[in-house]
Amino acid sequence: MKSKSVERDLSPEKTEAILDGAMQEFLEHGYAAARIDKIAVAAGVSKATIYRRFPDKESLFTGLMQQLACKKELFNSTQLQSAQGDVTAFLKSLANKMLNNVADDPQVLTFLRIIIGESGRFPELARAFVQNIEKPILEAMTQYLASHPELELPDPEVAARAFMGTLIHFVILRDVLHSGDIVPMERDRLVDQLVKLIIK
Amino acid sequence: MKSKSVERDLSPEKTEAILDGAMQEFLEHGYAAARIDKIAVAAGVSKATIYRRFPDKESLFTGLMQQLACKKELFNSTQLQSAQGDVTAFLKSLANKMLNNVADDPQVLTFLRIIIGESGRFPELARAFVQNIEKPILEAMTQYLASHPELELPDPEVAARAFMGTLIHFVILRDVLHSGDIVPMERDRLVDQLVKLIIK
DNA sequence: GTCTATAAACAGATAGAC
DNA sequence: GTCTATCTGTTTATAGAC
Repeated sequence: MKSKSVERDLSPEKTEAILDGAMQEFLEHGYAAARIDKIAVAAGVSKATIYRRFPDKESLFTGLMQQLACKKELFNSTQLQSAQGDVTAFLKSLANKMLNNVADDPQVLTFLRIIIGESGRFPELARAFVQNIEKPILEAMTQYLASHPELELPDPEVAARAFMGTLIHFVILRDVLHSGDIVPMERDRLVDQLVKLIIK
Repeated sequence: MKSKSVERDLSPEKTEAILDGAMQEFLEHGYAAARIDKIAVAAGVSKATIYRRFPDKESLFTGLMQQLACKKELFNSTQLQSAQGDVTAFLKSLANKMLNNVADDPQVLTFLRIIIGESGRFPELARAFVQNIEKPILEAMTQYLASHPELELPDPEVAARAFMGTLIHFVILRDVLHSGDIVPMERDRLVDQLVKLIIK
C-alpha cells in the first residue's frame, strides 16, 4: 500500500535521471526528433529501464512537459511579491523581472518553443501551460491594476493583457525568433513607455 | 542560358505539385515528423523526382518555408489600405481584420506554430518571417500613429508594439494554445478597450 | 526526366539473461 | 529491476531501368 499506482519498487534515482535526460533531449530537439537512445545515454540507463516506467515515447514526453508546465518557479520567480512603492515603479520592476527571467535562461525560451510548436499535436500540454503559468499571472496583474482606482482604468483586465502581451511579443521577436536586430527596440525604452501607456 | 542556376529542364508543374504537397505535410506534422513518402504521394510524383530538385529534406523544408514567409498575402491582406475615417474607427477595423485573418485560416496558425517551434533549429527561417511579415506591419503602424500628432503619443513605435503585441498575444492564447475558455476574453471588448488604451 | 526497386541506416519497443 | 542484444518497422536517399 506504499506504492503509488503503477510505479512499483522502481529506483527513484533512475526515474529522476531519466526525466532529466528526457528534458535535455526534448528541449533540444522537440518531440519527433528526440531519440530515446540519447535519453538513455544521458540518463545513464538502458532503454529497457525507461520503458519499464513509461509505456512509450509519448507518455514520457507528456509526463515530463506537464510537470514542467506546473513549475511556476521557471517563470515568475517573484509573482507580485510585494505591491509596495508607487505604481509606476512597481510595474517597471515587474516588467524587468519578467524580461530578465527569460533573457537569462535559454531553457525557458526552448520551453516556449516546444509548447507553441507542439500545440497542434499536444493541445492538452498547451492548455496546462496556460492554466498554470499564464492565467495566474494575468489574474494577479488584473487584481493589482483593479485595486488602484486612482489609475481610472476602464478595463483592468484588458490593461493586464496589453501589459503582458507587449512584453511577451517583445520576447518572442527578440529572443525566440532571433530578430532583435531586425526590429530593434531598447528594452528600457519599451518598459518605460509601456508603463506610461497603461497608467496614463 | 535560359535555366536559372541549378534547375534545368525540370517540369515546373511537378515542382509546383511537390511544393504544394510539402506545404501540406510540413504544416501538418512539422519538420521532423514530415515524411518524404507522403509528400511524394500528395504531389503525385515519385521520391526520386523530389530529390532531383532538392538535395535533401532540409532544403525542401527551408526552401518552402522561406517562400511562405514572403507571401504577405497570407497575413495582412489589407495593410493599412486606406487611412481614412477617424483614428478610432480605423484602428478597430484594422484590429478586426487581423483577428479575422487568423481566425478564419487554420493554415496561418499552423504556420505560426512551425515558425516558432522550429526557430531554434532554423533561425534564418524565423528571421525571414520577421523581416517580411512582422517588420513591415510594425513600421506601417508606427508611421500611421506618428502621422497623427493630435494623439500626442510620446512614443508611437512603442504604441505600435503594444497594439500588435496585445493582439498577437490574444491570438496565441485563444487560437494557437487552444485556451480561449481558460482565459476568456470577448474579442470586441479587447479591441475596443485596447484602442482606448492607445489613443487616450 | 521520371519511375520502380532497393539500399542503408535508424529508431521505437521488447525478450531473455543476470 | 536492470541490462544486452535483437526484432520489427520505418525512413531518407539513390541506383538503374525506361
